Amino acid sequence: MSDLLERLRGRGWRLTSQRRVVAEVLDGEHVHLTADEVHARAVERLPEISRATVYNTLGELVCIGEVLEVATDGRAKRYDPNAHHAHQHLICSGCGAIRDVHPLGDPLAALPEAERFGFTVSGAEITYRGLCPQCSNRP
Amino acid sequence: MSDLLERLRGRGWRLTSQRRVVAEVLDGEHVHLTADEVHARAVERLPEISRATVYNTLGELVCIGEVLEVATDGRAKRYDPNAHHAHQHLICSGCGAIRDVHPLGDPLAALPEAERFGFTVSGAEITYRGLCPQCSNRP
DNA sequence: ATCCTAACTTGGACTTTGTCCAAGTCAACA
DNA sequence: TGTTGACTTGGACAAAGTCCAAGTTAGGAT
Ligand SMILES: [Mn+2]
Ligand SMILES: [Mn+2]
Ligand SMILES: [Zn+2]
Ligand SMILES: [Zn+2]
Repeated sequence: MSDLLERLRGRGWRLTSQRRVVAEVLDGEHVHLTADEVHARAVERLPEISRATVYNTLGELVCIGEVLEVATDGRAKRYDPNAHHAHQHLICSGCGAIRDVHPLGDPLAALPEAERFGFTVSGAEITYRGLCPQCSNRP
Repeated sequence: MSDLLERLRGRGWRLTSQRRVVAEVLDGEHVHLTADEVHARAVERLPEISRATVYNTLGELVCIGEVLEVATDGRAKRYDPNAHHAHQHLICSGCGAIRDVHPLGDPLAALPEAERFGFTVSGAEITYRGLCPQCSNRP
C-alpha cells in the first residue's frame, strides 16, 4: 500500500508515522477491520498512537475515497481498503468471517422504475449471508 | 397490528400495556424507527414506559420473527414491522428517508458458485442508495 | 542546518447506543 | 380475591465514537 502513501502525499497530507502505520495495517486482501482492531494492530508497531488519531485517519481516508466504511451488523463499522474495485460482501452468520464477492450484472438493474419512487438511485450494497465451510460442519 | 397482539397472546405472552404500546408504535407502512424513536413515541402514550422495556420488547419481537432489525448505517439499528413480506431498502443519502422496495428476481441468483467460496449462502440484504425527489431538487 | 508554524497528535471528557441487574409491580390463572 | 412468576423499572455499566485544549512535529522558508 505504499502507492496509497504516494497518493496521500500528492494530496498534500503530512506523512506522519501514525498515518504510515494505519496505512500499513490496512494493507492486504479481505481486510475488514474495526477501528479498534486497526488501533490494536497499530499499537504493536507504534505504541503511543492514540485511538483519536486512528479514528481521524480512518475518517479522512473514507472522505477521500481511499477506504470504504462497511456497516453490516449493528456493531462497529469496518474499514475496507479495497475501495478501487467494486465488490459486495459475503458474511458467515456463525463466525462473522467476511469475504469480498463479485456478483454478476448490475445490482441496480433489478430495481424497476416503478420501485424507485422518484429517487435518483446511484448505488447498491449487497450483504450475502450464510455459513462458511468451517461453520457448516459444526452444527 | 392487533393481529400481532393476537399472535403474541398465542405464544403465551402476557399482554401488558407496555407491549401493547410498542406494538401500536410499530404499526404502519415504511416504519423503520430506532429504539429511541420507538421509546419517544411510546412515552407519548404511556409516560412511565422505560427504555429497558422498549429494548426488551423489540429484542423479543425480533427473536420470534415479528420484527426485522435493519442496520443500514453505522448508527442505531432500525426496527421494521414489515417482517412477513420479503423486501429490500432504498435510502436517501440526503435526508435518510427509507422506503421498502421489491427488486425483481432472486438476489442470490447473481452470486455464481465460484464466488461462494464453499459458503452455504442463505440470504441477501440489498441497500439501494440515492436521492429522494425532495433532496434531488435542493443541491 | 536551523527555525517556524500550521497541521497533526494526544489523553481525557463526553455522547450515543445498547446491555444488565436487583427490586418492585402486575396479568392471568385458580 | 389471592398468588405467583413473568414483566417492568431506574440506574449502573459497557462499547463505539466524537470533540477539544494543549502539546508535538513535518516540511517549507531562511
Ligand atoms: Mn470488502
Ligand atoms: Mn422495511
Ligand atoms: Zn463461519
Ligand atoms: Zn431525501
